[in-house]
Parts: sequence; structure tokens; C-alpha cells
Amino acid sequence: MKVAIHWFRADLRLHDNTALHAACSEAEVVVPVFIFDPLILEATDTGAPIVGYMLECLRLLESDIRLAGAKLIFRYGAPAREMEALLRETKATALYFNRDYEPMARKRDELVTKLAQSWGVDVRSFKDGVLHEPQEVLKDDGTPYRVFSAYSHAWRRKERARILPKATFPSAVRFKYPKSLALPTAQKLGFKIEIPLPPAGEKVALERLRKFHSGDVLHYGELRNIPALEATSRLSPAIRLGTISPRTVIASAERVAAKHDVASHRHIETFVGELIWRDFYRQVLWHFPHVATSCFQPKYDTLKWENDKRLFKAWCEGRTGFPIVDAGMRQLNQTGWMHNRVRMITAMFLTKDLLISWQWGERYFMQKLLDADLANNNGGWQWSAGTGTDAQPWFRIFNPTAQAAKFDPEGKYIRRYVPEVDTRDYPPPIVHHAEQRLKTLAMFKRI
DNA sequence: TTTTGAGTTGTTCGA
DNA sequence: GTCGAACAACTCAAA
Repeated sequence: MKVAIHWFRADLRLHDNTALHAACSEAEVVVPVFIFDPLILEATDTGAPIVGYMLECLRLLESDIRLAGAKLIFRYGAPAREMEALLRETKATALYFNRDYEPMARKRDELVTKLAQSWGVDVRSFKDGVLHEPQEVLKDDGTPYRVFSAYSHAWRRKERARILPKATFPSAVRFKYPKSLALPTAQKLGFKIEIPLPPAGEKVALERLRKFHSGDVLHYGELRNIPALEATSRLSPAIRLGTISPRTVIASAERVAAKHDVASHRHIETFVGELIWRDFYRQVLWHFPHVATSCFQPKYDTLKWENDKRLFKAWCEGRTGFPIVDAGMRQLNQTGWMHNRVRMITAMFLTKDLLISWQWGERYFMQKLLDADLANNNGGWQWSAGTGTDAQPWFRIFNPTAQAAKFDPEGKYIRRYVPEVDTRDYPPPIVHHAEQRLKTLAMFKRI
């Protein structure tokens, strides 16, 4: 009896799951496992809502797997150790997982792979979380792209994998599953989630995709910039935890495009472009792992940020006196999500108006976001700070007031999160934009 | 090797 | 109020 383990990580779904699909077609028994890694949990803020969201995704995945006739095994501990025990207990001869591209995850996976192979286990990893892997989209000279537009042209020219059907577990009638923990609560893992969480899981993600692709995606290019609307896909937490695959999202977008006139194609292309950005920032992190802690362009590591703690606290709490900035931060704090236009505004404000280094903001977003993702978040912050991959002119500094007038002209978004904006309770601006802008320009000019 | 065109999302100033 | 120019020069990618 050929027993295989499928190791779930950021692919918490049954549909279009490359490694799981392969395991289910090649083995006679597939044991799905999820390992809570204390190293990752300890590095995560104890209030991080993404932990609660992930637990909810796991609860639903567990139930979907039970309906499919198998059993999801939970373990807690160092992955290498837990996997060793699992392989021994199940007598599995193969280990399947989808590849992860973050530096820490790469190390973890290399270790587990080496150990498992040394015990004679057939370790099989798959491309799944991206459309094209870091080594697959390179310049003609074999080196990685450093600017997005050229990368995206090359990306679009490449053939892509098809989507796979929902995995069907082989029947494991006489198989004895190994011991499993009960799915822990957030509290048991040492977390305290203070905000209400949106619906999680695979079914909800597929429904959301269908709804978005039956309407707003046709106007995405324009509507996506208006934070008062719910006109973006809102799929980022699902994509982050893998309750939906980026392949499925893109395939659906292309089916929509095929059914509509050329005028809407531009909008659908813009939407697909967002997923190309995701692959782009993954390959940036893969090829240039120093970006996780330092500037993509090392010369900017010498920038003299002021890093005023009092100003940082005001920014975190959404009381800067700049309504669009405060609305964004409060949306983040209250819901675990922030509209992308407002992410750019708040990030640009922290760096260029408060002169606080992008790393502080990056860390705060990672604590609060339901879609907290190292590559995307880091890429976005470095872009905003002007230290990143593209040669964006560093003197392009958002004016938060002008941005609000342009993208929230009636103040609908602002008033949703800052209802006191027109009253005396609302504080005056904590800095003078024009002055701070000049300061920042001078700071960059010194480099 | 050299050359050429281009680079996510903007702001401010002055005519 | 509207519009075009200036904001700097550099790096990247491809021909």
C-alpha cells in the first residue's frame, strides 16, 4: 500500500491544488497534515488577526477533507521533527508539498527534504502558489528582471499551467491514521484576536471570485482606485492562505474577457496585472533576499529617517489629522484589510511626511493585515518609500489632501472610519505637508 | 558593445 | 480652472 503525506502550508484548499492533486492520483493513501510551527508563531504578533483567519480556514478545510473521506492531521512542533514522526507512524514512502518562496520557508523545506530523502522517502515539491516561478522568467542573459514592466511582458509571453479539478482522496478503508491534535484555538496558541473576522475558507473564496468576475472586474481599472466602493476583488486574504489559487483567479478572469468586448479587456488585464505583481515581488524576494531587511537599492540604506516614536504611534492609531490617512489606518486596525490606494497613501505618508523608515510601517502592516505576505508587503513598502525595484522618481510624493480629493471626493470613505472628521474632536494635522515634503526631498538629494 | 527607449499608481508652479 | 512643463538623472532591458 503506497502511503503519501501531503503537507499543507499556504495552500489550504482542495480545488486546483497541484501537490495534493498529484498525491491523490499517485498514492493509495494520502495523509493530509498541517504543522503548527512554533518558530513562525513566536515571530508573529500575538494580536495578529491572520492567525485567527488561518484557524478558521483550517477548520473548514478539516471538515471538507472529512467529507472527502480522509482526515486532516494537526501537529505542533518543529516541522523537521514532526515530519519525521509522521513519516514513521504512517510508513509513508512519499512526501508532497507545494513550494514556498520566502527565505525562512526555503530553509525549512530544504531541511525537511534532505532529512526525508535520507530516510528513503520520495520528496516531491510542486509549483503552485505562483503562475511562474522565480527561475522561469529571466532575461535573455539568464539574470532576473529588476523592473516590473519588462518582467510582466516576459511573464505574459510564457505558457501557463492549467487549473486542476478538486482533489479526490483515494479510499483508505483499512488505514489507521496517526495521532492528531484537535485544531487549537487562537487562545491556546497564545494569540488574542480582537477584531471580527470575515468569512474564511475555500467555498467563500470561490463565491467571491464568481461575484467579482460577474461585475466589478469589467470596470476594475477605474473603480479599483475608489476606496469608498467595494470594487476590488477582496481576495487577498484567500490568496494569501491559499483557499483559492492564483491560477483559478486568472483562468476565471480570462473566461470573463472572452465573453466581453474589447473595451473591458483593458480592465481585466489590469486585474491580471495585480497577480503578475505578486509573482514579480516573489521573484524579487527569491533573487534578492536582502530586501526582507534592507533596501533593494543598498545606497538608500543610508537615508537618515527621523523615526519619531510619538508620530509613529499617531500614525498607527489613525490620529494624524490627515483624514484619508487616519481612515486607512482605522480600516486596517478595525478590519484587518486596507484598500490598496489607501495603502499607498498611508505608506507614502509615513515615509515622506513623517520621515519614518519603511521597515516600521512594513512591520505594522504585517501585524495587522489578514493578507500579511512578506513579498507583497515588502515590495509595496519599498515602492512607496522609493527604495525599491522601480526607478520611480523619488520626488513623486503623494499629497494626502489631493489624493483624498481625487479618490474620495465626497469623503464617503473618510466618514465611514473617521466620523468625527468635521467636528472639533478631530485633531489638527500633526505635520505640515509642504514642509515635510521639502525635508524629504533634501534627505533623498543627499544620497 | 553601443545605443535607444522606457520606467504603476504624482505634485507643483506658473502661464 | 486648466494645462503643460519641470521635477534629475540613472538604470534597466532589448535591439
